Amino acid sequence: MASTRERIVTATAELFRRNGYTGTGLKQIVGRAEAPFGSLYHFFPGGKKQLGAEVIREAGLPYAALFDIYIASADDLVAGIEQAFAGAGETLVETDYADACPIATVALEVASTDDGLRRATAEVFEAWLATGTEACSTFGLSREAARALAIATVTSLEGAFVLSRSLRSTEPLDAAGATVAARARELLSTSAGSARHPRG
Amino acid sequence: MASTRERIVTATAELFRRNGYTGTGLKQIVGRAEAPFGSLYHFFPGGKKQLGAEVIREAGLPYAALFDIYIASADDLVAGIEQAFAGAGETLVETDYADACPIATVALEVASTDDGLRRATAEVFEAWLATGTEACSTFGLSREAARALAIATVTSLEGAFVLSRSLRSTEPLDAAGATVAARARELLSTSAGSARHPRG
DNA sequence: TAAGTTCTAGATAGATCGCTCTAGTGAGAG
DNA sequence: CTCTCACTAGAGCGATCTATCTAGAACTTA
Repeated sequence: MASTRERIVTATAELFRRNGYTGTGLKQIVGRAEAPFGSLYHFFPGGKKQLGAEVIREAGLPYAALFDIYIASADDLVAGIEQAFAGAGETLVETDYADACPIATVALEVASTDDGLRRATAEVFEAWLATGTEACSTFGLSREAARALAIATVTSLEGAFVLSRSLRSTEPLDAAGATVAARARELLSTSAGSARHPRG
Repeated sequence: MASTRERIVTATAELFRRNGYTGTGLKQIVGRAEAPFGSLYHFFPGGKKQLGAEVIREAGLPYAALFDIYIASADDLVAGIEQAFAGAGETLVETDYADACPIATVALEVASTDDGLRRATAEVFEAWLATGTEACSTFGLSREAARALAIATVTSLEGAFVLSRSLRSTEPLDAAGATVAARARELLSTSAGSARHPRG
């Protein structure tokens, strides 16, 4: 069994993802984590805010690896993007439209209400964009084009999650994937650099 | 002064937009609306859920008109899309990154927790997509292409709002606008139909 | 005027919120 | 063995949550 601290973080991340920050209670967290209430304030003396900030970072940062899995290691940039959106759609359906972005709900909740938590979400998004820019720039795109495409990928995924979860349909995710793919083709065609994988 | 019911709806919409559903208390609502607590349950006997559902619809549906303003009445589809994203960015900056989508935060909060409220958000998004599809199809796009572009517009806006509010920057909104514009050009170029505005 | 309806007004209930507090447990160090 | 300290355990605090309740004001209609 994982350590108490780990169980608290994991349980909080799961509850934040589904119920958001204000929708998640501390009693609910320790209940799901099977942890004593006192342990929560032992590990997170700053209370809910400290726990929230650490969960945002610990749950969010690992998702940057998806850029490596889907984009950086793909033979074709456009195909990699399409597979990323398809994979997101599969996860969404498998979890009954519950597990999408780990921090999006919290990010919107705290954007105008708590600057400390907002900064935590901003750090995660910036980390994703940095990894995404790196992944995209290996295909011969300029730094600016790679960052633009990374932003397009993340924003389209986030927005598609909003609509797909609300409509309970992967149609928004499909349309968003096609849109980012179009942008990738456009940026590749105007790129002066050579594609990394013109032929394996 | 607006009617008590109207003041309650307006105040709730403003609070939902910034603080979300669970982050908004009924006392807070009647306080801002300058309405007696009893009136809230007089007009909304179903309590917070009924109020929430009606606010989602009443606050969300009018935004469909933005498709008419920015897209349907534009001379050029791509330019209209770019102006829509630029306008969203201006609003965001003017309101200190607070006023973005009126229902996005609530939509994510309730997607997996309350099916009645989820359906209310789904109705609003579908209404937007219907208006958006109508607006895009006047430029000679097929029904499928017009709907794909409408979805791309809404999802990109929603996702860009998430990142822009978190990062406190319009960069995501700019990149998202360029992405949807690229998709519009692609769909227009492969469209068999004739553009509505090839020349005034 | 009288009766009836709509809306205002807010006290209050019962549950839950984040958080603090004290007490106890258990493993490793000296 | 004893001391120490990290951790467990949960009762309970004041505040706030949604919701209910009664009472009265204001307006409409007979």
